[in-house]
Amino acid sequence: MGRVTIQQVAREAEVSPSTVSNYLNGRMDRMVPATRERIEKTIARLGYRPNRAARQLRTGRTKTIGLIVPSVGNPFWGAFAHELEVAAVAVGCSVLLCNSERVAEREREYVQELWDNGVRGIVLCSSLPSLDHLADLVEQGLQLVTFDRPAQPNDPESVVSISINNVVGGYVAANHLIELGHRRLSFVAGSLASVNRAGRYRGFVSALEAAGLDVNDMPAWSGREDVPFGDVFAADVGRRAAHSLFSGDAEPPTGVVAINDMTALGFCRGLRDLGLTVGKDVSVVGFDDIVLADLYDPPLTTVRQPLARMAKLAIAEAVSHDSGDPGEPGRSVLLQPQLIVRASTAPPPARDQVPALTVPAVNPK
Amino acid sequence: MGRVTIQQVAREAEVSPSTVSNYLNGRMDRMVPATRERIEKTIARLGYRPNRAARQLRTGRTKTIGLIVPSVGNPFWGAFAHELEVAAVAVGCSVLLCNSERVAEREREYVQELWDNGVRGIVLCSSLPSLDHLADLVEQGLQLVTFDRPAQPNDPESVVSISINNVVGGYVAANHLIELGHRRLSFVAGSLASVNRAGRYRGFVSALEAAGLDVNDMPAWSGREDVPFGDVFAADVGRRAAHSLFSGDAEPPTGVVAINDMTALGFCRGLRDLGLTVGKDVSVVGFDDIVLADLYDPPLTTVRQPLARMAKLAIAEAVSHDSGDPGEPGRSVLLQPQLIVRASTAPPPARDQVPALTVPAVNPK
DNA sequence: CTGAAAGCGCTAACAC
DNA sequence: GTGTTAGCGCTTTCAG
Repeated sequence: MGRVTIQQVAREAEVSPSTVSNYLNGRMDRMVPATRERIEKTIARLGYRPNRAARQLRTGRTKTIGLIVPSVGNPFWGAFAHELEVAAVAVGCSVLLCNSERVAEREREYVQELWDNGVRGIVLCSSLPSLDHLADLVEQGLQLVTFDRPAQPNDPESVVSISINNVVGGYVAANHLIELGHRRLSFVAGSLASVNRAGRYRGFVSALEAAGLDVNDMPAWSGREDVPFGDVFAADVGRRAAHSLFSGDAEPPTGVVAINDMTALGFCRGLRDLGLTVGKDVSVVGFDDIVLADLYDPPLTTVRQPLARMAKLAIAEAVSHDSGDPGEPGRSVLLQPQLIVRASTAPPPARDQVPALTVPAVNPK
Repeated sequence: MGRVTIQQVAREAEVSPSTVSNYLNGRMDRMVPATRERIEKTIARLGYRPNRAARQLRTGRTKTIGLIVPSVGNPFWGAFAHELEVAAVAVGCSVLLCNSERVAEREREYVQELWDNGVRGIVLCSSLPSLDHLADLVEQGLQLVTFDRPAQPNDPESVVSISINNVVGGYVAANHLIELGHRRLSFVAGSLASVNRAGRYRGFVSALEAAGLDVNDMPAWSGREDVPFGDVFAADVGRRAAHSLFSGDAEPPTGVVAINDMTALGFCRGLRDLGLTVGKDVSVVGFDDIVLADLYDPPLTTVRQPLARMAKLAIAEAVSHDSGDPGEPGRSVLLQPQLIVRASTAPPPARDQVPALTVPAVNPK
């Protein structure tokens, strides 16, 4: 029951604890091969494993990376958590996972707790506009990597951001619908109170503008702000939006861009509740390309995020100051999203057809 | 940058470190209110936070619970991880998450690592038939809670299991199809090399037997064993199974029970590839009731696991030996699954109709 | 090349 | 009620 300590190993191998320590830390040049071999054998025989707490207490360092996501219950975050863990293992780290539910207070609490646990690098999937509530920790040496939230002007110096260009994402989604001939488009999202969400919306608006359309003429969903800001509810948001947009007096949209795939899937479900057919009566574009997007009926057209690559980058940044590499601080890595066209989008129904229109191939500012 | 220590707090508050320690550990009866208040204020003023590593090194205890799932990329495990985290927070713990990919070696490695990290309780979602590879850790005091894997005869004494009755689950799924009039049923799964999967299959078989059907007469999918045993591939398994079952010479089933919802969804996708309609040409029952089951088109009939309740029970067991409560060891908590009927199941197509048959309302042994 | 010794920050006896 | 003290297991100078 009593665990093996470095002292016991030292005694059994007839060396001093410090030599064993040197062995453990790869300083092989400080001992003759014979000693090394003796230590190796003893460790194996006793089944010795170093005590993390003691090591951490002594060095202040850990091989653990913190990950804070809104909720792993959401398949997108689940997939990201998985990719991040794979990337972490590849560099010899483990991952401590927390669900913030997008509540600033919980987020702050978890960052603190991770910090107390000796975690030096945290990947934060928060998208809250401000990082003020974490500034003091960052000052104390916390390496913060924000995911899916481009760097903001007031962010602390050393914060690194990994995200896709959400503006481009919103743009290509809307533009795809416009190219198919849609002219009445809606953007469906719960709250827009996050940096990435706002970006997607801006891209949506620019695409409309580029096609000479005015976002104010578009059918809008008024219930947007009533909805709780949590990913568990994302599907529900979509479903309610569908009900609301297609049962009022106003003319409903023929094409819809949803803030993410879960919302898009909920929206499709809502359309079905009303007897409408996705990809025929209404076109729907999602965002993220979760596994289920391709499985759905109809398979969902969506904007893909290169998750595995993003996870690898995030880990590299999170451990960067361990490897002595200071890195230029304040970087914001912006990857390109990719439109994946599937069957949930098609030209609008005949009565809504408009003469083909050449959309200028501009990018959003 | 230098963090505040208990010594500094003691000095500033003009008490001894041990008094501060007593305060931190809730032993308020050992100091006069005035002292207590002084300590309280000093801690707040200095922003002191106890160092976890030091505390752990001293006490050997942690407030961290380990969770090992096959893959959080799978929505079912994502949802469970989320529920478990909620339950852990409720008792003041945090969760360290690992993805085993159902590889025994990785599982063993992670359990070791968690143990090294001072984690005393681990919730293991493994379903590997044997726990031998962990026996020594358990002997050393590791509190192991297996989830979705009923206790097996050779398990170490103190292991507690939380799971649904998978045999009943498989039974009600198959029985539902039989009651609808189906007589050609298939069971679709990747590998069956896990306790819970085998249980579901046994339930499926008993339901057939209870209805006077022979499982050997049923259309079977031969590719079963070729498929990698990982949840990422679950949907793919389903899709391939559909292609295989419905394009061979043998007469295909009219009703299918899938090992889980992801596989069921993949199966539905495969049917669609072949131009078949789920809930009309073929009935499909899933397992788990992930969020997407209800969102799908058609909404999926499935067997629900009471996740939140299971998570709470798992946490209670994982921390049980902390609270001094030894608990009776070797327990196996078996909850009842619940059949959720939706639109993916219906009576078989006319040409496959059989005269109504009264199914005896027996339970599987 | 190897060993002795001094803590990292905290807790828990045991004195006072 | 409060303070003194001795480590928890490890790393890391600094001597030999």
